[in-house]
Amino acid sequence: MEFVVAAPLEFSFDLCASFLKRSPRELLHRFENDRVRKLLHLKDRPVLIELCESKDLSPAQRGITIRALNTTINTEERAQLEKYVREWFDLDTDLKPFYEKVSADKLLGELVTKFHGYRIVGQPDLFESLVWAVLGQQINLAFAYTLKQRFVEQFGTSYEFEGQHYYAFPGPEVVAQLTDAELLPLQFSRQKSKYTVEIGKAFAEKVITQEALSSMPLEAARDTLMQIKGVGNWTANYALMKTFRYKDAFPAEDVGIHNSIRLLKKSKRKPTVEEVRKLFKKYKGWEAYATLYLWKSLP
DNA sequence: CGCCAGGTTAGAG
DNA sequence: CTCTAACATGGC
Repeated sequence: MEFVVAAPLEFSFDLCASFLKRSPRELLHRFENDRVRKLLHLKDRPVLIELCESKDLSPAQRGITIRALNTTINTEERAQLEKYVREWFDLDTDLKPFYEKVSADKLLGELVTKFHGYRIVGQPDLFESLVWAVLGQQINLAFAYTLKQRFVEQFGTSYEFEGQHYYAFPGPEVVAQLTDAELLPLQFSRQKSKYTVEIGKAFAEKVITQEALSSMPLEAARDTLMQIKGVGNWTANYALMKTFRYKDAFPAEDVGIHNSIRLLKKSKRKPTVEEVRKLFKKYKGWEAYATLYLWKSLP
């Protein structure tokens, strides 16, 4: 059972795949050759999907081929899978206006040519976005992936298929019950432990729901998220960019953005947050994508 | 060894 | 309102 999800011309499967391949410790998807496998739960039923680029079809069929490996799926589930994949790779955003806007830009002009078709690979689940952002606060990415690997192995759900284990992120009801005694041994700091559980509680008690936030403007959604202890401006904007794809979300405090600008401008020092905000005014409406391409420029 | 890392908070001035 | 220490430890 397989079908194709159409993708626009401004989409590069390879570039998005390179993002997904950036850590060997990532458990939430797995590559087999050039195919990505990911475990999903449709109405609590585990469905293992495999995606690959649809290359050798007619241009109208250009896109991503989806296959369900462990089960057959009905029409409704097929529609859900298509929706998931369209969201995951942000296929519904038209990048042409962004490319036109920055084609002659000093910082982004070359980057958007070099990485044409690169899109924000998202995290369709808001809770997962937030926890992952907290894990990445103030530490290097390699270590953040180590923490996430331990966290998912211990508290997530797993599913075995053809001798391989596939994992899904733990739900808020599980995370809300965790304690320092369980998280500190994974080398969470007390702070990360507290923030992670706070987020779990906010979602488990439905103080925050993905559905309620999905209809809000960026500022309202950001302010709602920032009421959770541990979620600051960087974390909120990161999650909103990855989950809801607000094109104007951007984590201005991000050290990756700062380093990228410093390197591209061959400057000795990193810009301040205020300087970044000023610089980003010319990307208005496309801050999330400006951020993505700056990240991509980093070594 | 030293510096930095996909930040946030509480508390002081 | 702005500034700072504390958080904690891996990676290079």
